[in-house]
Formats: sequence, structure tokens, C-alpha cells
Amino acid sequence: MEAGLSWTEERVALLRRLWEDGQSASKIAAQLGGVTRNAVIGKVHRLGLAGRVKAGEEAVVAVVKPVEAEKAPVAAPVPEPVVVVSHRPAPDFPQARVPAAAPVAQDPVTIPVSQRVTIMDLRESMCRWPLGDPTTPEFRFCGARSITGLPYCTHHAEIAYQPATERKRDRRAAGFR
DNA sequence: CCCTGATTCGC
DNA sequence: GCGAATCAGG
Repeated sequence: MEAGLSWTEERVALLRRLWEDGQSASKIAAQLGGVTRNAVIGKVHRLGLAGRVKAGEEAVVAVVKPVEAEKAPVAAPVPEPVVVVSHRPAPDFPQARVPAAAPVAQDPVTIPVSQRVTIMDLRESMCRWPLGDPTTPEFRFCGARSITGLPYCTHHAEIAYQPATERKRDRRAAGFR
């Protein structure tokens, strides 16, 4: 396709901008078109732009932990840390371009139905029935008043402790959720 | 196996 | 100067 494409001033300018903005070589190559990431890296070095950030990083990221709260005994979802991302200013281009990757719109966490709680709020007298995917921040425990001596509330105890013989009848909502 | 950048070296 | 091949690492 593109016949005489090479490192024209425009392409170099774009390369500089994207590279200094933290784009990876492969992404830049894709945007430029007609070149491989190797070509981009090679050019970057020849231009003396190499060595910006460590591999894998794309922006300066500062992580502020909410509070080093008491460690839960179990590996559990930790409240999302406050993350501050600062795009590095591009000296050559005062007019900041709109970041290709806009802030991710976090889905509005499912509003806690009833008494759902995180492990941090889970107390001895609360139902430990898991709700949701333990690998996600949305993971919760039922949290309702548990039956004394049991880890579950009446509702979940019924599901958890079904007699093998009668299981077939109420095998209904045995699924999590 | 996906990705990242760094380096080498024939062209 | 260019960039594929290769290397080193996450």
C-alpha cells in the first residue's frame, strides 16, 4: 500500500509525541502504520529518546493505600486503592491531546442489597455465604444474622445443609449469586 | 504465551 | 539510517 512512507518529519513528530506520551512501541507502530515495533524502537534510539519508563509501564502512577487496615486472616478483596494517574506533560506539545485511553468508566458497583458485607465488616454473628466472584472487588458475604453455632443465616443454612435424601426436591437455587 | 524495550548487525 | 533478528525481562 503506502509506497514512499518513511521517517518523514510528520511521522517522526508523531513518533516523538506518542513515545513521550508513554505509548508502547507496538502501539505506536500500529498508529503509524507500515512499520513494525522494532522499527519504532530502532528509530527511538536513533533519536535519542530511549529509556523513558520501565517495561510495562505507560504512565507515572502513584498509589495511595486507603489505610493499612488490620489484615484479614483470609486472602480477600481489598478495597480499591486510590489511584492517581498523571500524564506526563509533553514539552513539545503544549496543547495536550485527548488521551486515546480515557479513564475507564467503573461500573456502578451493585448496590448492596440487604446486608451484604465485605470481609472487613463480616462479624462472627454474620452469615458467611459468599455472594459473587471472590476475585472481584464486588465480592461480598451475605452478612445476615447467622444461626448461632453456624456460619450461615437460616436461608443459606437451608441451602448449605440439605439432607442428601431430600436434596432433589429443593435443589433449586443452590447456585450462588 | 502474551507483552515490553534494548541491542546487534547486515543491508 | 534502517529494521529484522535476537536478547532480556515482566
